[in-house]
Amino acid sequence: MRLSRYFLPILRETPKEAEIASHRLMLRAGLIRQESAGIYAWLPLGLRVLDKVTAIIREEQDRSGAVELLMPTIQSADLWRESGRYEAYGKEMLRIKDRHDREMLFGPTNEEMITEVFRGYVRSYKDLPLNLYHIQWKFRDEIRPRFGTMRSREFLMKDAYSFDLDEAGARHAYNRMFVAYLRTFARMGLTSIPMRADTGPIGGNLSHEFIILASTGESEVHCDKSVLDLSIPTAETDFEDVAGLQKIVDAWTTPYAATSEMHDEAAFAAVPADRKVSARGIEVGHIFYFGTKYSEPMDAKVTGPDGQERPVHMGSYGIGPSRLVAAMIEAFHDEQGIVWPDEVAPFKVALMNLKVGDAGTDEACETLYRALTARGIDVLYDDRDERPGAKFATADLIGLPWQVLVGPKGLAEGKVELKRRATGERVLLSVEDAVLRLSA
RNA sequence: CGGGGCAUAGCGCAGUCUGGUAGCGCAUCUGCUUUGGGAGCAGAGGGUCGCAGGUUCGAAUCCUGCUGCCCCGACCA
Repeated sequence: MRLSRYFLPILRETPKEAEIASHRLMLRAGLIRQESAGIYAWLPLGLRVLDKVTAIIREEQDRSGAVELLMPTIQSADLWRESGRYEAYGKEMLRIKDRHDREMLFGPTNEEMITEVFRGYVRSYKDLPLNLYHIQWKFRDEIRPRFGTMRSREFLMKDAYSFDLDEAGARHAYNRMFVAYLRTFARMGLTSIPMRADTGPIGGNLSHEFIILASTGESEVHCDKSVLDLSIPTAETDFEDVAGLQKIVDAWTTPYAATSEMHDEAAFAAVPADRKVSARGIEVGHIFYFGTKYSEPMDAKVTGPDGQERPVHMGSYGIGPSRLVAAMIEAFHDEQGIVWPDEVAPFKVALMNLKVGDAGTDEACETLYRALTARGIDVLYDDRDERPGAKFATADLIGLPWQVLVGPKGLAEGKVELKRRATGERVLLSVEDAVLRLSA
């Protein structure tokens, strides 16, 4: 992509409403634009990051055995009356009426709807286990949205719903998601800690929040730091292996780790002092097992091997990609701007022509741009007629992992400069070697 | 929902107290010079001063009502 033809509205000054680093940088780097309180438009660069994040989430959901579908944002109030949540959910739910005065709502979550889909088709235990997920916009009319997309009213959510014949099956479904979540966040370069959590209005008795430690986090958390030394399950993990998955989950849930709502002072006191961590964290995922809470009132039943009909055991599993983008910036930024991990960077390379109009730099840049693009590498080519300083500042702000600096100074010796955004490390290479290095 | 604050050019702000017909920096456009860490000079464009009423010869400024946004708190898969 040529920057001169792209839409990258970066801001030189920080809008006054932005308090935390991620919000400030998302606005400055042209990732998002606020349209109302807690409601944001995703600009081209931000959308690319969001797409990278959801792509990783999809891969890991699919790997664990979940199946993607897509449900609507608008739901019928009647569906929510079946579960009893239409009255219970409160003002956080955006209630709307259509032209026929029918009561509708903008979905804050989809337990009711997925249960409705399930019961419409599934009759036998032979069709289980089943885990259906989608990635869809949600709306929760938060009392006070803040911190940009960290706590917005409209937000993107990956929500998965598992269906099993009994509790043992549901535990396995829960463990699948547990492991998938560990892998998902690790692939984004984040260290997530599963913590025993309150189940909130969704209900049930088994729940973990996946927390990223960050000083700007909204949750207060306590843990044994030995949890940080555990290794992430590999891509070869067998998700059908019930005992194997349970072993992984047991290992991760043995060290003390809890959010403030579930904090147990006595248990925490038993953790050796040098391993105690009390900090703030950002909740990026939350998994629940809630048994037959919805299947019972909504009549989602299957026939078991014994010929008996019984309500299915369910769980739900959420990740907030739009919040994750903000959380990643909290974790990966410096004075100059964002420092994207390779896996989620909107482009891999910032190609910078330091003297547009100079025959030598123009030609070298065109050669690099074509060669890298031909190799399937995402390149943002800064071909604007700007001074070098402005280009450096832009590149550092948007935080692409690699910068290729092409100027008369280097070309005099037949070299371009390759700079790693994260470390500031620079090497001089020929055009050909730069292409090879970036293709590796 | 309680408490506090803000609303003037794309962004950041001054002007409001003490009423006289709107200004600064950055950004944008044009020209010349410049070109390895957000350039310099010269010129130009851009505003229903959040909205609606009211007071006044005259309102960004005073009065009333409303709306939007931000911060603190409580709340929150």
